[in-house]
Amino acid sequence: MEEKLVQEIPRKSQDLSQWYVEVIRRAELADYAPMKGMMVIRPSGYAIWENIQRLLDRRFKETGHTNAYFPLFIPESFLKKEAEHVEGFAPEVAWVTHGGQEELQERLAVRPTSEAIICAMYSKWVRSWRDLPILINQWANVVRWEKVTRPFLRTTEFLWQEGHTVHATYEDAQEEVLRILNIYKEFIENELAIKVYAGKKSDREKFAGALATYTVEALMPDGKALQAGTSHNLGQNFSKAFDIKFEDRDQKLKYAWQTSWGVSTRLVGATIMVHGDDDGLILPPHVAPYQAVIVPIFKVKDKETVLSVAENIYERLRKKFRTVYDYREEYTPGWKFAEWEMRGVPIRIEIGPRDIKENSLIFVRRDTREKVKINMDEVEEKLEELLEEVQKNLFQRSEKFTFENTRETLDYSELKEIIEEKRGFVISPWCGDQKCELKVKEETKATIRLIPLDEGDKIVGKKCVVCGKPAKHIAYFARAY
RNA sequence: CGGGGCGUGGCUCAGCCUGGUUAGAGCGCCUGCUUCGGGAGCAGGAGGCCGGUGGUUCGAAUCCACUCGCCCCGACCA
Repeated sequence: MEEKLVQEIPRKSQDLSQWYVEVIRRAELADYAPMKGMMVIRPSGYAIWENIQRLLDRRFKETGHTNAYFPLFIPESFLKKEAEHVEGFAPEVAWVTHGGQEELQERLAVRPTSEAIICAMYSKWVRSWRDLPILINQWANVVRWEKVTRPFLRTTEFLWQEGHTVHATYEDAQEEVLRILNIYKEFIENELAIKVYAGKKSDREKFAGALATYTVEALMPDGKALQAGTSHNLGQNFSKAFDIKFEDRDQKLKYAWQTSWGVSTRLVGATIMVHGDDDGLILPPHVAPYQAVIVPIFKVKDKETVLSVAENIYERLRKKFRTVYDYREEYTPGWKFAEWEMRGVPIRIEIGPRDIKENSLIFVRRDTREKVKINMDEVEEKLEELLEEVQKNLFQRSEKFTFENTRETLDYSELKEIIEEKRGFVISPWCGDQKCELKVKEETKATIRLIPLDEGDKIVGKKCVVCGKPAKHIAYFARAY
């Protein structure tokens, strides 16, 4: 049996990227569309995204945000208003030049992000300090003509949420940026069970047109970092470009302060990559399309009994959990075990004649494969408990891996050696000069993923790992996706 | 966008170098019967203009050119 599985899915430890694309196809999360770089998100993959949406949206609403929807197309002139912004996105914008047979007098960009169109609207909506803050989020698709694509991690079109807020002061905007950053971190850790580091981007890595970009970064099993979400303080760059002004309490006209922030279907990719194993997906219970699968086991003579008990359990569980009941008779239990494991269902519930005799059933965890006998009267409570345990265990694994692959050094040759041989994050002091940042990139392919927010006195007396001048920051270096 | 690899039933691949009548295998799929506590067995069956276009040739999956797509490695990004 072991042999057979290996034939079907490449080992994760051996070839992560092959494993990744193969598991996505076999678990039917996504399929390649006939256009380059585009994919179809199939029901199993979309269900994960829907759970992400639901759990995140709840957090946005709790912090006062509301959803809205802005147009897919952005007139070229709008996109050009903020200089850095256009420059940053120019290479990857898809253009609409015709409507039917007629050539448009002005090209329309298919949104790569919506700052331009949203800010254009905000300039009409903002007049007084009483109009602020504006706290709007939109769930949308965006298009970026990427050269290299990978399912979920980087596709030409992807789904995301983008928050766009307007505030009266820098402080309010900054508070919002950090509030969202914390929501992202908490969400990814608690719901996706992925350890992330939160921090600030270096100027080189920040969003085109932003004052500052904040990020959450996760570590993938191959030791490469993945940017999991970003929160930007746009300052007044866009309000000046789009003329978003308000009259303040002091009766003076002021440019507004803005933020924008987003996470995308890339999170689905991260979840797949971080938790899976050689036998397929392992999905965190909070976002798994199915949290439990019921597999009845019977010989011909006990068929009736087993099926009726199993169905009864299913009816009970489905009220509270995302449950699937696999009553198919054309597959053997063993086949089903392997199949649902590959699809990453966190808990399998086996119900057979032996269990029924004892008024019990068997729970099997996907993450540890541990089997537990459960009294049938307490299935709901036990399932709830076990799902939480799996959820917690997955996070602990991710956290352990991330910590084990986060190393500090003051020595540049050691930094290079770690990046080359062990990968992961390397924490080192940095003088803040782009030259040093670039040198590291050229020599190691590692970039500054983030600068932690609580540097405090950690840099006191430290010298830049590259040039030896006094350090201004602590930087997390890593190769990245 | 540069370098490398690969496109043959749903999947994994053989055949191609050295063109030649009906293009193969395993798995999967369909039907039937027997099975069922870790990917069951037997019997029968369906399914492929060999990624596309053009060329060479009496004849192309096979040779040539172009093109499209996918994967990997590098320069840019949620």
